[in-house]
Amino acid sequence: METEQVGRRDEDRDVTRVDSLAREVFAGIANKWALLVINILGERTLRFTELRAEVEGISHKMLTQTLRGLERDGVVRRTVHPTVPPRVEYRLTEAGQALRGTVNGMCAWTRRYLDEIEGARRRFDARRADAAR
Amino acid sequence: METEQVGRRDEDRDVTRVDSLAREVFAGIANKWALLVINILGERTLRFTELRAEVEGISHKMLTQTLRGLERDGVVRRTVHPTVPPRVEYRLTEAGQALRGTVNGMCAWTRRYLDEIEGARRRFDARRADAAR
DNA sequence: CAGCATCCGAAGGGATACTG
DNA sequence: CAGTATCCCTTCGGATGCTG
Repeated sequence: METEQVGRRDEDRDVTRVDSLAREVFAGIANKWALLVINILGERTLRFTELRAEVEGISHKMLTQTLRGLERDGVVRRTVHPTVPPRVEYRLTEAGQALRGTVNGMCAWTRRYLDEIEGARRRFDARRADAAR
Repeated sequence: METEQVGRRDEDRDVTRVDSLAREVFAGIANKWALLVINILGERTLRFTELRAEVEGISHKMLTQTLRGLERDGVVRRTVHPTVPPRVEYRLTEAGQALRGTVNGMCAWTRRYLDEIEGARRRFDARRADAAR
């Protein structure tokens, strides 16, 4: 999929529309924790605790919440093994797999432009600082 | 770039790491408003008011805030024309352009799987409903 | 181990009013 | 027109404690 010459295509309007299901779904995955979980899962199958250890900084509560949302939208599949202690495993569905490339793109972008961004921030903050003088 | 057999590559660790600049930058763009603004801007140049009209549902305050963040990170370039009334234009920088493909991917994904997701939600909610019975 | 419930402080986000 | 500041309510998100 190449960069188009037109600024935006009409199909994008759906996602842009307020109050539509598309917008709601978009908002559901367009957040830090959801994207990180998708990225970490990749094509592996992980248990709750393993996942929590890999997504650094996420709290127990937020991981639960994020996983429920992704499960509800069919991005993540939850498998319960009725043992003692319980073993619950998470993996991406086909739809979830289809998101991996996009998420990876964002990670790659961050790495690629990190230095540039750091410079931009310094310049921005400097300008603000002496504007406030 | 094909799907790798390994679950995750080591370079991704940077973005995953807590408290690092990479993680902060990632969080900055991995949110609804920032992504929608980037998507709407595309390769066009828009004024504040035009942008506000196109990003449906965004408030004056949130647009300002989002644009400041993107400007600070060098994703968006802000140009002020010292006229009366003032004319301020926004467009994506080269770094911002590099994000378009990714954002578009997320929009495309949403459209592509929307029906499937709707079904998944119904099934999920139904299961929950009679579990609560 | 996994998950739900609760409490509570912090941040998000809308409405309004005021400057250049 | 663009931007800042203020007020105020809502949601986010962490910490803790309790169940199967």
